[in-house]
Amino acid sequence: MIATELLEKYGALKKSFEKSEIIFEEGNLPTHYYQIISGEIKMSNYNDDGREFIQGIFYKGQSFGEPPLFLNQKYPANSIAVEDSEILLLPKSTFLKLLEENPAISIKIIENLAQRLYYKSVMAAEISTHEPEHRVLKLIDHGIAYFNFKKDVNGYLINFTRQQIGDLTGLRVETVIRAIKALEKKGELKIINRKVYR
Amino acid sequence: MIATELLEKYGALKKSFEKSEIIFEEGNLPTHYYQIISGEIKMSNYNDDGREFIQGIFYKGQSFGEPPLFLNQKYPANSIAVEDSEILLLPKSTFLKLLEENPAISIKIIENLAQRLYYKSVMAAEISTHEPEHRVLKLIDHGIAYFNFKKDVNGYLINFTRQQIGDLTGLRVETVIRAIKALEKKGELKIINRKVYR
DNA sequence: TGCGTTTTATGATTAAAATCATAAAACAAG
DNA sequence: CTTGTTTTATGATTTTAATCATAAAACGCA
Repeated sequence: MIATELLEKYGALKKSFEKSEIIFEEGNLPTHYYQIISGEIKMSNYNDDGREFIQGIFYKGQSFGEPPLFLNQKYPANSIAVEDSEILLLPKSTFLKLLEENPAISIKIIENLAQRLYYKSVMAAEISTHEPEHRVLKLIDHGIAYFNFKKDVNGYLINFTRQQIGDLTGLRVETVIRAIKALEKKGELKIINRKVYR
Repeated sequence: MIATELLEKYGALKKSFEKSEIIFEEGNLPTHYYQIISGEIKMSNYNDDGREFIQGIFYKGQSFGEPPLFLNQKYPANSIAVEDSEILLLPKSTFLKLLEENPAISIKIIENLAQRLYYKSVMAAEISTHEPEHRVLKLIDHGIAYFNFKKDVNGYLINFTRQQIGDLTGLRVETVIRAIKALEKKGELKIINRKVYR
């Protein structure tokens, strides 16, 4: 995350996106650096039958879509507002100038990319070699550490729908629902009026 | 890739690893920056039944294992020499000093991490939502662009074993063998005495 | 050059998750 | 409040890739 003031000093502009509005699409070339002021953004792919795979979900203060910006490659996924959101946009050329002139920011970017690579490594291994219950639990535990799950008396509230968990783990809703039930029976998590706690 | 001279200026040491020798293990804390002088390294995970998932394969000039180094996190995977290899090792603290004192290197690191994140994004979507043939072909096409596949009269020689393709795509050998046969029948690739060309 | 290991190969069977069908509960919007 | 949509839920069935079994070809190396 880059300080808002610094981004604005370089001319970043705030833009509002309504729920379900597309921010950029797979196959397009990147033009801006994006940093969320408020709201929630998801990046995802759709296969030929319309089945979705969610690459990641991003919240306030987080940036997204940088890799293709650094590589001059097309976006490998779509990005869409999950709820009404405000985003700071900085054109590519100015963003690169900002980086050059502020070396400390580079370290921030590196740490951020490293974090995302770490998540992808863990989840890739999960999706490839583990059963549904294991995958779901791993995603939940990662979420507790890195998504903004809130803790209350029942534990951490996992504020993802079963469908989202499925799209993040490569499983179908029904499989996720069954896995969560099984995990509850094993005492790994709690279901309190349909909400999942851990 | 960081220039060898620069790494050596900061005290990097060359170390040899024999085929099958472990470089670092999952769960350990990172201590060094690693850059390959010669040979081939793979990073992979093993699940409880010993099933492998290959995170990536790295060759001459490439670095590996940086993300946990920047995050002070444990390695999420093992790294092992696929063949006899020589690697330059630079201790973490010196490496961070090198970065601070050479801002241009940060950009290189960013581009490298961005590239790897890009690969992981593409493969994650593949593994989650596509059939075996599609996955195998995607991996092969990525390999042509980013691994060191050589082109000859028959096309690009895909110098991965069926097992490796399976471990990179989350498929079993038999499934890979059948997928490759089917892809040959469809004319997507060639099999010339057991070797795959595209 | 012989022998153990790895790689490719193929057919039969099984298991696991996807798919299909259906519905109740909860939520959101007018 | 009512109504349409989303989310959670469950049971039955199907499909697909994994598993199991077996073997030939190729390779590595002593």
